Amino acid sequence: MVAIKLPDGSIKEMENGASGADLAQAISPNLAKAALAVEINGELKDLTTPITTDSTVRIITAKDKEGLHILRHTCSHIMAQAVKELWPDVQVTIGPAIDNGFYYDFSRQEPFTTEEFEKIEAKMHEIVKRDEKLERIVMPRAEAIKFFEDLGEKYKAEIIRDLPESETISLYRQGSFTDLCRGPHVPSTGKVGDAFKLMKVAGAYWRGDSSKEMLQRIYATAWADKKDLKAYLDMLEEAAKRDHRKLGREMDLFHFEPEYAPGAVFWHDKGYRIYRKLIEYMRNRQEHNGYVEICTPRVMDRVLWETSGHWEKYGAHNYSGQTEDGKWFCIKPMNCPGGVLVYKQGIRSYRDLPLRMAEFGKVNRYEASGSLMGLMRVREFTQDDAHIFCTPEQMEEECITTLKLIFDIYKDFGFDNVKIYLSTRPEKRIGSDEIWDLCEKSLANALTTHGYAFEINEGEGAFYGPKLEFILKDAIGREWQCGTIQVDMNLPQRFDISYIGEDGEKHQPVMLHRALFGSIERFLGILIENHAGRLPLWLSPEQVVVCPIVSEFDDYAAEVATALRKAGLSVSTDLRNEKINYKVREHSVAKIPVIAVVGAKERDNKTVTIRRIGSEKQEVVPLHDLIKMLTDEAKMPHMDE
RNA sequence: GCCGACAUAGCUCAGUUGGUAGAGCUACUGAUUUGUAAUCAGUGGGUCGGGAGUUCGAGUCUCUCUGUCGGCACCA
Repeated sequence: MVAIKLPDGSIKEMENGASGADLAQAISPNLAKAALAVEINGELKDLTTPITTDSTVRIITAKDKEGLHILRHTCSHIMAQAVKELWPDVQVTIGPAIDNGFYYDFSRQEPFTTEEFEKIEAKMHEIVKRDEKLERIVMPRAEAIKFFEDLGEKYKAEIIRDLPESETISLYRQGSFTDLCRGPHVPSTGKVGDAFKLMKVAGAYWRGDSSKEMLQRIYATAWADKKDLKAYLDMLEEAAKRDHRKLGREMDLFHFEPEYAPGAVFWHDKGYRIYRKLIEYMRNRQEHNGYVEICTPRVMDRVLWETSGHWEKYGAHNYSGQTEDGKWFCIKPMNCPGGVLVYKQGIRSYRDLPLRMAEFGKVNRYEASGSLMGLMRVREFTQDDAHIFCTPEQMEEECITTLKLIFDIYKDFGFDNVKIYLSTRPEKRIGSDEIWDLCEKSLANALTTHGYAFEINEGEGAFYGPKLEFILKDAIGREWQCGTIQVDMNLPQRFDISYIGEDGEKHQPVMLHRALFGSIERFLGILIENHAGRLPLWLSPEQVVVCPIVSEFDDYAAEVATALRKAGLSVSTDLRNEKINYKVREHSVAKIPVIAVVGAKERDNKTVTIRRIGSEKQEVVPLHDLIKMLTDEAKMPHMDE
């Protein structure tokens, strides 16, 4: 017998070698039906795995996060099986579960079409109905390679060849289909149910390597039941309505000219007002946090980027050109050399450090055409950049101060959920390993000693130093890097910058690169999506629109508008000869935060009736109260510091 | 850049097997003076993304370029 400890703390005695399935059955028939897998001493296993020692065990169902993940993973095998049954010549590669579903990469001559999705889905439902058992098979390495080669599955054979010798090779068989897989899986295809849907087909490189062949990836979503599936599809539909590209047009914020300036923003009046507010906000916060602000040229000799190493790594992605006299200039792709040249003016003392030098720098990068995406990824953008020059001893504290500032700033914009990644040394890099060790360690240290949770992004650092990345999510869960803090001991060396220390000797400062919004353009895009266009009053480019019911009250409308404008609000009047319904609709669509309606009642009592965006409530407010209320609300955070 | 889809009026979209472009909203003009998400009528508005080809004839078929979208790769 073995003693099995259950999640509620109780102990259940089972026959030695009993499986998770047996256990679930012993607890309740309903649980046995719902069981998908089992967690034994913290490890996820197939339901059929025998339990041979006293253990802590949890039965996993589709209600558990892990259960859903396993269900999706099995569903990806079912999709691969369906494709193989329909087109035996297709080769399978990999098919993991991901957030909201799964994908599978296939190698196939003809592209998959969305018309074929129906066929594949139908076949998948058929396989689920067959309720085929999933059987785990452990195979010696050589035998497994031969097995897949005999099937003509060269990708699978390649994966096995590259697995470490110590790895157990396991295969999962369901009916006619066998796939290389670590597992675990649900016990039979019937357990997957019918709440899945094929979403889209896209290209993806074999092994994520752009020098290798392109495969076809089919993305699908899968859920515990139809209700969850529908909720997810509804969410996607809602998210599409928040797309900043669509809202940007509807709200008349910006546009693009694909013909003349692909990937560059034309800011319209209203969009540019938000843009300016972001800069104004950041400038204020920086001034109160010990920064100075500089402005450096946008076009400089390319030799600067040769010195920094950027030219070698990114040369092809720079906008550059030669002049008649043989000089070679480059539109700046980043601001660092400019900042360094300002630092190099005169002699710096340790007393000047830390020197926090900010610049709202417009930069241009010739990004790959396929990577452009609205405001999120553009070829010309504005960084709220700063370079902090400090002594090695000050480095950690500067990191923490900056980190705290970032979180504080994100909170002002309504982002409480910020992910931190620590990106470590990439393959292609400059500088010695000692320097990298030091920089990486101090970043990690700063985070752990101050209790910030973070994940490591192995090899994703900048070529001159490791970085912290701050990630915000957009409307449909895509993650975007916004802020970043980078520790750099390489560029100071390359540009040979120094300060005079207490000892009267020359020393090399450390350089922190940091951007908090990251790109003003991207941050604005995320803001639009996060608020579905309904920006808080202080960020709204147009805060109030005053609408008289009939032209008789135009004068009073103008009076109200003038009073609000005097108080510093941005106000317009809508004196058009239109019904109030029409005006309300139009200004609601345009996401104006406050619609103020005036008629006889209001004029006679010196009040206005306001309607807030997103609400149908009408509120009658005396004019002087309204002014106070709105000016308070429209105050930029931290303006009074 | 790579794979796939797409590109028709300012916006959203229709356009059957190839036979010379259509709707709604917007804009403009007029009427209407209206109490919280579209008042009525009239008038404008398009080298069907650019170029080449097939054809008696191309928005429709083929090629090519550009761009957009969905991914992948990239992201100083």
